[in-house]
Amino acid sequence: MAVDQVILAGDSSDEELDWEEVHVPEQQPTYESEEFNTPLELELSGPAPRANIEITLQTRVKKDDSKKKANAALYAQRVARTTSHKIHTVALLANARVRNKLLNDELLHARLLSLTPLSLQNGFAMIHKSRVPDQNKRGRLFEAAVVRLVDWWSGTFFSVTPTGHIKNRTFDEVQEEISQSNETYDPESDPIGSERIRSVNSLMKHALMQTGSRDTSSQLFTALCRALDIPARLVVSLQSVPWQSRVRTSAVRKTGSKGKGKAPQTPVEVQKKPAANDESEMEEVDISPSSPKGKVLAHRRYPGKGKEKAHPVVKFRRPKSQSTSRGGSPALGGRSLKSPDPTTTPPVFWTEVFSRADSRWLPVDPIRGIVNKRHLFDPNFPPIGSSRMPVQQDNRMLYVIGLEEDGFGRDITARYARDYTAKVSKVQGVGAGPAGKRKEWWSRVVQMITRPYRLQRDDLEDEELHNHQLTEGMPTTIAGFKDHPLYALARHLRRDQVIDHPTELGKFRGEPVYPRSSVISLKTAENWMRQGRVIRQGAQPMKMVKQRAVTVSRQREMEVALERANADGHACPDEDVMQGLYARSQTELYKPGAIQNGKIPKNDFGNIDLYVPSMLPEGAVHIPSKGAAKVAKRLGFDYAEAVTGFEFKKRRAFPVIEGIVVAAENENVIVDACLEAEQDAEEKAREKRLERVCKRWIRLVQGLRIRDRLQRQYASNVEHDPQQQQHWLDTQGADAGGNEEQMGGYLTTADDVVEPFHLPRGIHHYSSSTIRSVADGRTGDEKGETVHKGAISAESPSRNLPPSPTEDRDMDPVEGSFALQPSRGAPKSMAELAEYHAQKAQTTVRQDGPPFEPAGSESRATFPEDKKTRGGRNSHGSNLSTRTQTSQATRSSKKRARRRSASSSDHDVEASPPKRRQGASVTLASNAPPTRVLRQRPQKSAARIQEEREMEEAYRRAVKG
DNA sequence: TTGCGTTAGTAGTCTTTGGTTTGC
DNA sequence: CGCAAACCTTTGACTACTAACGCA
Repeated sequence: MAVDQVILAGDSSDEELDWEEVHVPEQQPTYESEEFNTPLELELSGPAPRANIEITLQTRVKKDDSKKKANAALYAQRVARTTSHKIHTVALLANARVRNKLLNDELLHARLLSLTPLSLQNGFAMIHKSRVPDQNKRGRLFEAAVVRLVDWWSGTFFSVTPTGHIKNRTFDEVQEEISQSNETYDPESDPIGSERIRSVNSLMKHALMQTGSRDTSSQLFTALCRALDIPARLVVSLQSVPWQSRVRTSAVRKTGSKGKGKAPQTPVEVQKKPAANDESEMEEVDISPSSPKGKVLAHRRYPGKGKEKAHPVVKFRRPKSQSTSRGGSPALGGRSLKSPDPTTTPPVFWTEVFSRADSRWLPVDPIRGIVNKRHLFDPNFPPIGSSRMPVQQDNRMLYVIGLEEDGFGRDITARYARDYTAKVSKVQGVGAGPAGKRKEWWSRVVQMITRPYRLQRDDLEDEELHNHQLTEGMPTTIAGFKDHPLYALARHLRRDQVIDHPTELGKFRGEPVYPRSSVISLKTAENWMRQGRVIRQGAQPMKMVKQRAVTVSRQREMEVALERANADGHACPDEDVMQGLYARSQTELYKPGAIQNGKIPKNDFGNIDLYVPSMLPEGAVHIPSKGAAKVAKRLGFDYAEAVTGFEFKKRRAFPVIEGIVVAAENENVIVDACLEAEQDAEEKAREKRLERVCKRWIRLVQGLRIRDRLQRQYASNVEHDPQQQQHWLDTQGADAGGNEEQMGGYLTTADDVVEPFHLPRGIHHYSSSTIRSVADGRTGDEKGETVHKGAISAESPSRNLPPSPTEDRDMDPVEGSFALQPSRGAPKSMAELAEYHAQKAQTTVRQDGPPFEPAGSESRATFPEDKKTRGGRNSHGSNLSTRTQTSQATRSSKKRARRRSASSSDHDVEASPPKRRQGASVTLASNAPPTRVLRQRPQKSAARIQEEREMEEAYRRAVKG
């Protein structure tokens, strides 16, 4: 029983609390479990006072976890929905564009023209400036001609089938369909039942047969208009899947039935469809004769705007039981119950013809025979004589695009959508946040189909659409007032907004409606100061709001204020600190006092606020140089650091300081001094670098000397005499491979002794070439090893890197020898590229082992290499050289591999030239891992070898002396 | 039945001037 | 000596949006 531990037993899967075993002091007080209102349970497992107790904590119901999961699932769903919406929208738009292109087909035009009565065609030809000088009259004539054409088309020529057109479906419906059609997926069967237009031939077929879906009707009509030389747009209202989870439709109701949705119905391609293959409760019986001509006769247009037009199909109601017994999906079946007549309801495709006389686009609905009545295209618009909104589930007007003959399109939703500003524009997205992103996305989509240049008619149209919005009238819902460009309600005002001069425009459900222009934004005095403005004397705040405490200091400030108020007794303990907001009209430009005697005014923090240029005091100048403060201080001038803004992190505001403010008379002196100081610093840095470089040289040469001495002294097993060695050394550069065994044995001895003299780190990047030229071949292993350590140490913070080796490059004497091999850039011509490949091939042949890239360090930096090749090499570390000793190579191969993979992931595109990277990676990128042997430099001439040898000797002498 | 208003929950924005110690 | 970096601590208010629900 004498357990010294309290075992806290919790559900191990509890994420919030991390339980551990704890030692409890002897005098553990005992608690009644009632004292805890947390779900903590104490089980007294021993005699009272000295009880060693066991505490059992019952984890709270894992609500959070499941909630989290549910939320995550919701989020995933939302993402899926929005993505589907976007993809679908774009796909539908693409589809419309393809159709639009088909409509330009000349043969189609010719066929349509041949089917059009000459009188109608002549109706358009008559309208010409020369014949009808009056512009307005021309406009009227044009419209009349269009009306005649449309009447003929909708009434006589083209018969619309009740199905086959594009319909809007909700996300759930589509999901259901997909899940059902997955089982027996047949690409040829079309679950949507839409008409198939594969090419312009299909369109021509429909034209000749004078029948098709209403979409086809509109498309063909558009083609006819173009054939008649009328600029015509194919207008499409994209019926994409809504992204909302729940669009109110009866179809959402799930009944678990596994109906198959609508049967595929392509009334033309399947010429004589069975009459009853529609799953809807309407049985459709095609009574039209099979010949198109007969059809035409059968459908005579009734007078009265085509609303109560005769129908090619007579519908009989089918008994309900039959429908369900056939397994029709109630979801879809329920929808198609009220499946609207496609010949009387607003279409998805229609036409706009351009009236040249009026410079205006006229909407034309060739299905219902409507001309120039833009309101009749919105499925939400109440039909004439009915106050009740029609229910149109399968047509949602959200994006309306007009596609012109040249393939470009314009967003003309505003022309057709009722309550565009109040509703549709909001659905399309406004402001920031998710909806803002949606808007951004949509404008990007529209941008893609927008003509790169503007026509005059575009400007006119924009103006027209804008006017439509202005004359749209007041919204009919409260939500419609939100962010409305013209109207505002007090309830939607933001914290910092106020209605300035209340001119009530009217009432909406008892709430006064104000013009949007009366809404003004306010700011706190501090925020106005940030704009370089101050509150005018005596101005009273227009609104009091609770003060925000965003920073720690602000919070403290607030607490202090609250305490003081409490102490004074004129505030309730829980009353908030209030803060006044002011309008811009209550402020004036901040004018700091002029400078006197070169003294700069400073604020409480010892600096000067300079959020905007106007805040600079008269007689002062801003020197936005970083080191200026030091200089001014040294010279003894009065100055103030200029605060131009703030950075905010960790609940704390950090002033952004940009240079200093000084009196104008001191400007020149300080600027000069600054420049001088800058130059000084530069000079110093240069000297320092020089010094560093010299030191490295000294170390290198000394190391080489020691090595040389040691080799002479101890490498008795070498057959070569020094003279031979030298010769070997010189030729080694050209002779890449071979001699491995021999050299390995030779070198190992020496390297073991020389080991402590690692080359200084930063030099390695040149070392591959430097050493090559100075002592190539002598240091087989050591070079590989050292270089690698250098490269690795670039990552390791414990090693002390010389500052930025790339900086040194230009100063480094090493550069001299480095420059012996002209650094190569990326191939600039085909010839160069060919050369590169030739060299690559050459070196690869020379190599035994895995294929190498040809490069010396330079080319490796500039020629992107194949990643696969690289990866293959990594594991063996064979990029060092074929002569690299495996033992040493493997020692660092892991690190190397890690580093390599990291760096290769940086620039993953093989075709792009490697970028210079920061810090350690620069080392790797610009100077490339050392490959000693395989370099593509030109063969050294004898003179060059001589020159290099002399240089080396010179250095040796210099070091000796 | 359906559209609207409300509400809950969440994500994102706005905010806007340390003090001290340690190491170089 | 002077400067720079690290460490400390965890917290709003408000708005916009979405989904869900209730009401008429």
